[in-house]
Amino acid sequence: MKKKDSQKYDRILDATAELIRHGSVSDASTTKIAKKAQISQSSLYVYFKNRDELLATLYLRELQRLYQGYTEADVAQLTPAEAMNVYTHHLFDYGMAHPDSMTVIQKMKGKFPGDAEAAKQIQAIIASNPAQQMLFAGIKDGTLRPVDISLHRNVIFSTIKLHTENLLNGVYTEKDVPFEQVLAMINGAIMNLE
Amino acid sequence: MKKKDSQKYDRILDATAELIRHGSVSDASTTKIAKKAQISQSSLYVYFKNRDELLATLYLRELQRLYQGYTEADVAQLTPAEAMNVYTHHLFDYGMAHPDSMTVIQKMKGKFPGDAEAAKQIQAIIASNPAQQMLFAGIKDGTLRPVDISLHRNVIFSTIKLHTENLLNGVYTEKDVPFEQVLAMINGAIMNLE
Amino acid sequence: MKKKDSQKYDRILDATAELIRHGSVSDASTTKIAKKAQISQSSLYVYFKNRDELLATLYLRELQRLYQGYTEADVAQLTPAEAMNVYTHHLFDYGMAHPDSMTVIQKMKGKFPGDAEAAKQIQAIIASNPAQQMLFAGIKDGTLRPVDISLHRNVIFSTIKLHTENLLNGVYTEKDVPFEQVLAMINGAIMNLE
Amino acid sequence: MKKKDSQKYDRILDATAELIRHGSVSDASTTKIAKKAQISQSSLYVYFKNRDELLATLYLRELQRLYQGYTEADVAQLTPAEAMNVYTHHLFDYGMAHPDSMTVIQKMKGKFPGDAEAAKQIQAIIASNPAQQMLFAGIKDGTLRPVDISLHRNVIFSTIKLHTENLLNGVYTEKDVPFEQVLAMINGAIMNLE
DNA sequence: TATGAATGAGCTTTCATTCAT
DNA sequence: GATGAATGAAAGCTCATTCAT
Repeated sequence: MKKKDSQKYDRILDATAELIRHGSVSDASTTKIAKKAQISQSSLYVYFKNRDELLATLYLRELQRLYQGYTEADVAQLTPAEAMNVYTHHLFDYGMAHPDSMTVIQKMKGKFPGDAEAAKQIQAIIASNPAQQMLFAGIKDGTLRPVDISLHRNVIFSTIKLHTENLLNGVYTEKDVPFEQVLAMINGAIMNLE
Repeated sequence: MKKKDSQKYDRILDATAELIRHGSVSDASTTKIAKKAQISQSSLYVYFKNRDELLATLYLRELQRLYQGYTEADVAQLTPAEAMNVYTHHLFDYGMAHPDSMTVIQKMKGKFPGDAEAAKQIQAIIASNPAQQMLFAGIKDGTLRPVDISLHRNVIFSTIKLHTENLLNGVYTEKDVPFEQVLAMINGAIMNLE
Repeated sequence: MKKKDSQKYDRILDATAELIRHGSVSDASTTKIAKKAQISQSSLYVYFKNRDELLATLYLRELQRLYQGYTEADVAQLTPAEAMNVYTHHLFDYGMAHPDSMTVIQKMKGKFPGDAEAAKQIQAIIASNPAQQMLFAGIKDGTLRPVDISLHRNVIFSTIKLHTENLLNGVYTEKDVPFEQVLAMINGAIMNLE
Repeated sequence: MKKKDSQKYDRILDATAELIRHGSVSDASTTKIAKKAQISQSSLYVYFKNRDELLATLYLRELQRLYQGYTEADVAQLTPAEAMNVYTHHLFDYGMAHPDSMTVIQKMKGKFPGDAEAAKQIQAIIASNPAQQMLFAGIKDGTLRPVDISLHRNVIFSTIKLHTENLLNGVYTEKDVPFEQVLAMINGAIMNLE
């Protein structure tokens, strides 16, 4: 179950991500994954215990990748408000570069309710994200609106996700809807202007 | 296709909605729907041409229900900004009363790309929603931020959806996060304060 | 089960024949027959006990139609050899005029092995065909080859059937393959030139 | 699709052939085939992409078997007329030895109109049959009747098919209807005696 | 490590038929 | 006479998973 051939391991996850992006999670059947990864169906079970584990692994990988470029170092000296701006910017760059990843994260949100092990790991990763701490801090010091952080997170993520998707699908161009406008929209939502 | 026993017809749609709510769209298999509706599987095809038509019908029903309580009469005299507030309020009330419905709408958004007939009807219903016109009007008169309306719609819908869900799941109470705060958040996002 | 509304009765049989012609016998499902006959599926059972009876009835109807234009009167004065020529000619004319009918007869030959009642009626109809007697007579008087009459019948029917089909499908024209050539072919097969 | 267990592969095709023989092509359902081949239904799809491919494979196998014993070497030195006699004889021997095969070929003739790949292979096999060339040659040199070769082929195949069937079913014995008589019948049909 | 073979369970859909109205 | 409603059975097919090699 380990990554002897980590190239193949990644190919499986990549294939799965692509299938999810162009369909739904249930479109990522072991049959299709194997075909796309150019591997036999039964070989999937060399790398993953079962399909659920594969999906959970993918979700964790994408979450980690998303947060990878945004470490505590980046925001150590910033106010919560400034930090959130940096985070939003990072999310935008990431979304433009890895649309698959954001789609996968959005489509898999809320799966794995039965998988305690996965749920624990997911919590850990999210908690390790400095943006999470910044949200708490911002609410405490009154710079962010006093609502549950899930609402903050949702506005930021879903707005950036939709915006990047629109840009990549040619719904509009960056000239039509500049990032600054979107950032202002998000800030309007989360900032507490008293 | 028939309407004699409209009670059974509705039972099928209700069963489908419930299955989607507690899982994904693909969890609503004809087998499970029939079982939950206490009907034989083949009887589904007395009421619907096929599974896709059933799903499209459900989606249209929920969309219509959502918009039903929010007609042009309600907003005829209001400014776009006021109208959006009324709309947000309506969405909140509806979400609290019919959590299944909002979940279904969210999970089915973007399905039916191949079904031209369904797509047309969906477009018609969405277009008939006065909120749609208000968004365009608000952007034009400068009271709403000059971004694509899909971004406005997303902020409103996804925020209210998450908020009602949180309330109903006991994540927090209305005292912890009063509606006014959420409304302020949404307004902060969509309003153009110059 | 009787023919009160004989117009509808015929429409059912016609629809069935058409379906069989453009497919196989099993393509004539009650569902499709009913749709094509513009009748409800359950109404089929007003006219026929079940699908098998419907099919048997159709087969009998087509057999009867085929033999209808060829009565004893036509051949009373002829030698067996002359009578067979008249019969072949009749078959050709019938095939050109009613391609559905011949196709149905060919495709349904050999069905109804379990249906004793149908088998008896089929036998009776075939036996009543003067061509049948002519074949026996011709073999007895030595003008036809001394082989089982099923072989004679097969050569005549299958050749004419294929020829008419070829003509109607534009595989070739009557100028390319004149009827006289085909008649000569059949006669070459069945006639005993000593 | 695999050939490891070619015994099972053949068993599937044999089961299919038997079902077709005792019924129609549509009686060869995957359910029945699997049961007769003593295999699970889903296992069929290990060996064949789908039912159509299975049927096409069977048809090709039977065609090839039929022509296998009749190669160019057999007829290289013969006149078209002699060659056709050899072919007819071969067909008779084959029909007596493999009645299933001839039945399958007859019942499947004209299927696969939609399957371009299958159609191409079928054409290739038929074209490779020396009898085909002999028919063309015989018509050209005037020894065979100047009609479309489909008519020649039909007389030969359908007559031999029916004759072998009759013999095997005990309708008559070879003493009653000697092969020479049947051969004479076929020759009378196809030969051009000026 | 890798996979071909195999399968039970499930999928969507169509079938022939019955029955109450 | 006519049909809408209903259904068990069967159709073709894909699924996730196991196992021997």
